[in-house]
Amino acid sequence: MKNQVVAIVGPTASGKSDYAVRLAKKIGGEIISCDSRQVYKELTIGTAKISPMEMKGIPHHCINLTSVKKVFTVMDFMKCADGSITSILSRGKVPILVGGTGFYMQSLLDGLIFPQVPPNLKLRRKLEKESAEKLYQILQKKDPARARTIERKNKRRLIRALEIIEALGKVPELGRDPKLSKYNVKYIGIKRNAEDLSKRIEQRTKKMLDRGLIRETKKLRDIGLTWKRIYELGFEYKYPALYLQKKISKKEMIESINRESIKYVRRQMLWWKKDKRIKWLVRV
RNA sequence: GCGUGGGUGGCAGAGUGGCCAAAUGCACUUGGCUGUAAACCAAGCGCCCUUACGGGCUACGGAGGUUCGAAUCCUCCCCCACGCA
Repeated sequence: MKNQVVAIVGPTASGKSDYAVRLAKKIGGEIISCDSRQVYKELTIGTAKISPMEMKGIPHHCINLTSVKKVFTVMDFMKCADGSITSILSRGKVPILVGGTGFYMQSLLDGLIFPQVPPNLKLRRKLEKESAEKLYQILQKKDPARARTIERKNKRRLIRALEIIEALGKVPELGRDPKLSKYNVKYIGIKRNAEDLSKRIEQRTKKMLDRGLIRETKKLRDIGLTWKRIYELGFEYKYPALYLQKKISKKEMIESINRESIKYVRRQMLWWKKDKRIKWLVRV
């Protein structure tokens, strides 16, 4: 089939990467990572980034694209992924998208239309100081339509909406462009039962620590990131960061990472739950 | 053994006569998300009935008591912490 691509989704620690490499070998594919953090060069251990060894010769795209000092967004991802797909197809190979960032995957494959307004850091900093209620009021006045659908207490969304308004006057209608979803996608979901998954998560956390997660976190601080920025890089960095500051014990750190992982799995599954296109494989 | 401070919902921790089924945080459950997405946000969270408004029952270490009314005051008891022996 023309423009055939495979998308492999599934929660963290389910064994997607592994599965993807095997599939790629079998069908002649190349892998595109759909992960919001593996794009950062400095994040390796905490993002469970696949190692060159584990790639087994299969090219992996959209990894190590930028530095944590910069902010990477969905748009950047879409650019990378779209370009990669095109080039993979042109070589007669099958693009295999793998990743846990459902939002990235959906944006790309369903062709979400984003208002063409890049982040405006100065404006964001200014709006950051206001309360959510205040921001909501402003939004309501400037763009009642968007105000109706937005999460009214979510400052991050409110700020983005106002940022768009600052540039365009109002938030354009949000939606999908069928022309942008130009691929024939086969969706495969990798699932595992709860006990199995939580066991794997614990092992994985342990492995991250053995490999030097704390050192990696420390390095982020050393190159000048604020603690706040480190926290936002995900709980695999947040809790080690708290540990480095002596705010929590090692034990608390480990427990927190495990707990947050499970919570994250829940959010991920929630994201895919309604998507009937996914064929779920339950692995043991 | 004397002294002082304490025992509150899964945990931490407010409350010190009515506005308390009990603040807040965490955990837990459910859900949301259009340029930071492993981020960010929301709702629920003693039990029972009710679509809802609402109502009923049981609860703040235990047992009694004072009061119209107690998690809050009094008495005794049981535990815990620190202090003095």
